[in-house]
Amino acid sequence: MNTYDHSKIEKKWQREWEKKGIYEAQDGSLAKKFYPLVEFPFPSGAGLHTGHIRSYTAMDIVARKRRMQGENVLYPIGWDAFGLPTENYAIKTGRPPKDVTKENTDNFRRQLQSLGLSFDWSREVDTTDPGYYRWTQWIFIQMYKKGLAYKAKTEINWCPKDKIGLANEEVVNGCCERCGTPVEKRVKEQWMLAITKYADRLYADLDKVDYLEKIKIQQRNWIGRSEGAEIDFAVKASGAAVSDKIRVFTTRPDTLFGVTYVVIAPEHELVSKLSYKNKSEVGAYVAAAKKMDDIARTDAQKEKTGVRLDGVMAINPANSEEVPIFVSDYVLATYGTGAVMAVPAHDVRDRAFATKFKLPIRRVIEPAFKGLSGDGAIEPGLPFIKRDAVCIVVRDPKTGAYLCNSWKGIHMHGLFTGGVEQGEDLVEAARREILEETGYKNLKHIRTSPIAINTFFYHRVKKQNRHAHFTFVFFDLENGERAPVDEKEAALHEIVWKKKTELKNFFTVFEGEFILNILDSDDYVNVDDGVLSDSGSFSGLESADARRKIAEAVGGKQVIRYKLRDWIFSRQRYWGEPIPMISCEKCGWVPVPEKDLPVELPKVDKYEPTDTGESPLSLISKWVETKCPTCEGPARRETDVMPNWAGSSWYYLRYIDPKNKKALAAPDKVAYWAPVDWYNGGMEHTTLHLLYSRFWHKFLFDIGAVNTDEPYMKRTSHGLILAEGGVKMSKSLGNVVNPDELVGIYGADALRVYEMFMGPFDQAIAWDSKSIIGPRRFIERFHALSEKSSEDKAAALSKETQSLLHRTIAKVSADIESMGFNTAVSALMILINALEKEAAIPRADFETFAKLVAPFAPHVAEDIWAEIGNKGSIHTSAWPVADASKIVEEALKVVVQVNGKVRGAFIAERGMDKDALEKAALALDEVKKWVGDKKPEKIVVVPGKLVSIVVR
RNA sequence: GGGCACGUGGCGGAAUUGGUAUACGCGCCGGUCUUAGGAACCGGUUCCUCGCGGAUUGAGAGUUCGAGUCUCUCCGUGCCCACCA
Repeated sequence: MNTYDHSKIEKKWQREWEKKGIYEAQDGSLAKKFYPLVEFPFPSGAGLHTGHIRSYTAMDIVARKRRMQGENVLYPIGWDAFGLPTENYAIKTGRPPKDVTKENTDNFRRQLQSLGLSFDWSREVDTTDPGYYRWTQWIFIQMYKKGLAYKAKTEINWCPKDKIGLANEEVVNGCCERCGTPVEKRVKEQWMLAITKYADRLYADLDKVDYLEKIKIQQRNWIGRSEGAEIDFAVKASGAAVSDKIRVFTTRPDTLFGVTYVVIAPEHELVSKLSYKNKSEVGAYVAAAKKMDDIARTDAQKEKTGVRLDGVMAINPANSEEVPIFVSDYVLATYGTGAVMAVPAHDVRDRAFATKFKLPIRRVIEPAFKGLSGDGAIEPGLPFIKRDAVCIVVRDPKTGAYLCNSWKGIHMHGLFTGGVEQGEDLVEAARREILEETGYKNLKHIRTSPIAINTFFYHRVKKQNRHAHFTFVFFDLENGERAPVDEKEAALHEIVWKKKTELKNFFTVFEGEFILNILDSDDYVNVDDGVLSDSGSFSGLESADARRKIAEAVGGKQVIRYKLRDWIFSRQRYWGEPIPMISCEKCGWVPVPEKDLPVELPKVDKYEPTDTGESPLSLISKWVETKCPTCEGPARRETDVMPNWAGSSWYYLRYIDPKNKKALAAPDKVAYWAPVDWYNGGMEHTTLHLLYSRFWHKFLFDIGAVNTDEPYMKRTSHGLILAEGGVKMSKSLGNVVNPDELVGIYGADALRVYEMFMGPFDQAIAWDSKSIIGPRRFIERFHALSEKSSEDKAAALSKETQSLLHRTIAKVSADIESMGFNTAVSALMILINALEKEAAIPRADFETFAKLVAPFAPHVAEDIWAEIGNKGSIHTSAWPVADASKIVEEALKVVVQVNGKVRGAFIAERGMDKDALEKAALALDEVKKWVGDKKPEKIVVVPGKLVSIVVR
């Protein structure tokens, strides 16, 4: 038996696997297919990152296990090779990007192969291969034909350093995602993809797929669906008749009666169309706003600015009231209609603006609270009895404490409240109530809050559903003088004085909890739904109901709006797929005929974008000048190229049929393999790549190119690997871990096991160079353990180890599926600790163990498999199945607690009932010691688990 | 400001449904073998206490026979989004 030398065995088995093609997926198989996918890498000059290894190894383990379970597995890999880093490198060195890419992919391939990943290398794809991007271009043309690709003059985010237009998604905090340079605005003709036309489906179909919940949430937020209404406000110029109108978008038509002004975006067309008096003032404001960059302008913290349009008024369609019109940059031209109705009472932004410009605030939604559970839970079916009431806040200015009320005998804490008779003065009613219930007689009225609330609850004594309408009245206590209190009242209430800081945890009733919002001022902005007030005939309705009714009454249109914007698809660069379009003076934009695809990237001398911001392709007149496919007249090629999200939007389909020259993939093969069963990748791709590729896939589904409407059935994500110390790994910090070095020192198997063992797969974790030795030792011990594998038929594991083996089979199988790789490795370590203590291990049991290790450490497992005399590969052997009958009931051990503390344990006999377990527990010496001669007050018996004894 | 995670030994972390907290690994301490060891192996290792015993999952409260796990409040950390009407 040799000692373990990873450098000898790893290369050897990698060659062997390659030769036999054991990881190749079988087309046309009848077996159940399994298509796991990892994000194909951008082959950078820096080489493979430890993060790639984490994700790729994880899915490799799943793929290997499924293969051993008899599934036909397609685990492919390729290169997402278009992209700026390569282009920038080419600019710096003058070397063709194609050559650089070749070098980098060769290096990546070598590195991936050195890790023993079970990719099907026969299906490798490369987005920069004309045979590949021919189909990327083809998809673009299909989109153009369906009207989804269009050219538009748009204000784009422009990175002055990279000389490139960026999609909104590529702008991070107002800076270029790649180089961090602040982004400028430029107007440019750009190709756009109408992803917004798919917004509803991209949103709704998330219900169909099995993505991690946080991924779904992020996508939903990004798409930003909101239901609302478009409502027209007529515009009245002073003296003149109604001429124009402002259309606003609102999600809250229920607040329409609370509108006190209207705001339009600086870019709104009415800014120039309307005739108002202060043109120059407004013009200056608009110009300043347009000059500001996005970061400054959209900073929510920034103080609100704006200008009123003098001499024009908007007419609220709900009540025909005239309200002023403002221009302000807090309204975005690109969302909704670029105009909002401002309701400062119920929107924090409108409130901030109104406060600054001293505009009126009109409250039309009263907060509402409903008893849903507990004592006050509303009794369905019973009508609500409405009562006006006051909630009385009495402060003792000497101590700063507030007068509170605890109901005697029940767990209910609040303030003193009381009913108000019709026509009764609120302040007088409040004084009367305090006097009756507490005896305090000298109160100084401070204020009565304009904010009233509604509470809905079940009144247990009166057996009624109640709707209390509370007004809050504030007093200061002038002195502690008290009148005698009626005995009946005194028996109900207990007077408590509470400090402000204690209030939050004290109150148990709605009006008490709410008071904290308005204790010091009435500035509270209620943005929640509630009950309408001061809204004409709609007063008294609930928000949800009122939204529909009010919108309808004023002729509003129900609309659904999205935050998602169309995708800017043009890049004025070289290293990307040429956009296959031709511009003809006569015919306009004409797509390149499909027979002429691909439009190949021509050779250029310089890779730099031109100073005008045009692609370097524009300098090659021989390439640019062409004939119109329609009229044969002179025409020019589009010189923009696609963004690097293009090739990755459909690559998973190309793996299915990578060499097909007639179609992006043959329909029968797509029918078998698609969709991807399980896609693992980074959270950073949730709103970009993942959304884009779902969009493309849905489009391909619509034109019949694929037969499913979602590309990925399941999506999981891995956590980042950070450098030692928890900071980001980066070349500039010099803390990058080099995989080649680790494979050299510890071996691929140890590196794989370490990356799986280091922590929970979905969480970020810092690299620790010391810890990798643990997995290395595990592998060495595993290698050494094969000596104990015995052919002797009489050899047997101890009962406990036998049981552990089968429990480990079950645990590892389940953990792999749930991505609990760290606990799976831990279970294998626990098992090896037990196996090492055995004198001999029956060969079958040893093989079972080896199979469990195989997906994690494929080389050493294969080596030992061969060493003990197997012919085929362990990776095509059958995955073990746990035998329940071999799992000894651990549950026989019963723990005994006395007053919640563990005081002993005993082994129960099979079939003991609760009484027997109780008796056995009480008979224990340790238990007797703690129970003494006291009589147990309560005994809880959980069969198979524990006995819990309570003594006082 | 909003959303989503999370907080357990010196460190990474474990703990199906509430049921023996600290598994597994690193590190550290002691030992064996060695000329030696930053190698390997064996043993120990949450904290306080000589011990009996007690304390402990960011802090505080609640529900429970029993809480790392459920509820509430607070503190702290990470990620994403951020004037989206």
